[in-house]
Formats: sequence, C-alpha cells, structure tokens
Amino acid sequence: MAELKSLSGDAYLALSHGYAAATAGLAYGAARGPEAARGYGAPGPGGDLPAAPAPHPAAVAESSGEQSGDEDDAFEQRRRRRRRRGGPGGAADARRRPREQRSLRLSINARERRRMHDLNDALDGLRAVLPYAHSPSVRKLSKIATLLLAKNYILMQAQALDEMRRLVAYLNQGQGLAAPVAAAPLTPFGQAAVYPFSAGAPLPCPDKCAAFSGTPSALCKHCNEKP
DNA sequence: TAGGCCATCTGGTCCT
DNA sequence: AGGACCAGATGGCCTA
Repeated sequence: MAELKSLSGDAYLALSHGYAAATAGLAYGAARGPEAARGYGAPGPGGDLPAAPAPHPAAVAESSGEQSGDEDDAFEQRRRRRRRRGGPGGAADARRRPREQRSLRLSINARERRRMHDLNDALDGLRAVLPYAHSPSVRKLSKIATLLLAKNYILMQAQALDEMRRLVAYLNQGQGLAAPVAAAPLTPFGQAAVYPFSAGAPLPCPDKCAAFSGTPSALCKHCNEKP
C-alpha cells in the first residue's frame, strides 16, 4: 500500500495543485464493490437493526449455532481458545443459563454493530466534506485514507489561513512578508501560530510529523525513509 | 494468489 | 449491572 504511506505530509499539503490527482490515488477506482454487494438491508443476527448490513456468513453460522465441516472445526478451535482464557465456554460460564447468556451476547453484538455503524456514518460525513473527487467513478476513500486526508486538509487550511493573515498584516502595515514571529497572528485559541512549514524553508518531514503529533508517523513514507 | 480493506463477533477493561 | 470502547480474530470481497 505504497500510495497510502505516501499520503502523510507533503502529498496532501500540495492540495493547491494536483489535489484531485493525489486523492485519486487513494480512491479505489470504480464503484465500491463490497458496500454495494453487501448492502445495508438485511438485519443482523440480533434482528433489531433494520438498517444493519448483511452479517458475516461465518459469524452468522457461529451466532446461530449452524456449524458444519470446516466451520465446525474453526468453531471448536475458537471455543477451546476461549476456554484456555477463561472466557465463555469455561467452567464458570457453564453455570450460567445458556439461553440467558446467549441473549446477552446477542444484545452486546447488536450494540457493538450499532456503534460501528455510527462510526462509519461519521466517517461518511467526514468524506462528504473532504474535497476529494466525489464522482461515482471514483471509489470511496478507505477509513485510514479518510483520516489522513482530513488531517492534512486541516493542516493545509491552517497554513493558508496563516499566510492570509500575514498578507493582511503586510498590506495593513507595509511590512515584509518575512515578518518575524512576533508579528505572527494569534490562532483562534489565543496562542501564537506555530506552523512549522508556513515560514522559511520547509522542515524535514519527521520534524513536521513530530511537531504535530509528537512522534514521527508510521504511515508517513518520509518518516520511514532510511537516512 | 497475495495483500488491502472491511464487517462482524468476542472478551477484556473502564466508566456510570 | 449495563453500556461504551477497544483490540484481536476471522473470513469475505476486490484488485493488482
């Protein structure tokens, strides 16, 4: 996934030119298959989610107790693992009424499913406001790509805002664009803007990543480059 | 076929 | 006790 690793840092900060091209590399191409194929109509095993996606077949088999052949072996393996960890299936668990336990498990599963759907809805909302190619011929951004794109888009906007303020200050005061930091405007949070690449020579990527996240990004190709 | 991405289940942990 | 959150495991789908 080379293109994904190259997302961080400069790639998305060069949004003013070739933004669409940069994001096109992120998108999946033609209409997203899995989402369309899976659909969001069939209720899950919990049966309480009208909008739930079609459940994973193996998961359904396990949830509904329909195992056979290889699936049966896999099911037994998982159960043995859980027993070793003291999870459900162990001696303590055997004391619990299976029906009650099953019902509890299903409700927990449904809740978790709902939570993940909410998370995906939020990601969809984020995708909707990100300026990447929205055409139907371009696949939806992956989750990680969405987050990285959003992060870099925010940084780019902050940089643009900072430069705009510098320009306004220059026009108002007749000072040079390379004004010292003391003339730097305040951020909306009341602190001096500290954009490491808005003035002077750009810093090496690891420095950028460290400046914004505290640590070099594992997903940034520059952070992973050999010196 | 390998790798990427995803949905789901599950058990653990923390919080209310 | 119940819910939210998280991470690991599993397996399906798709693309290069």
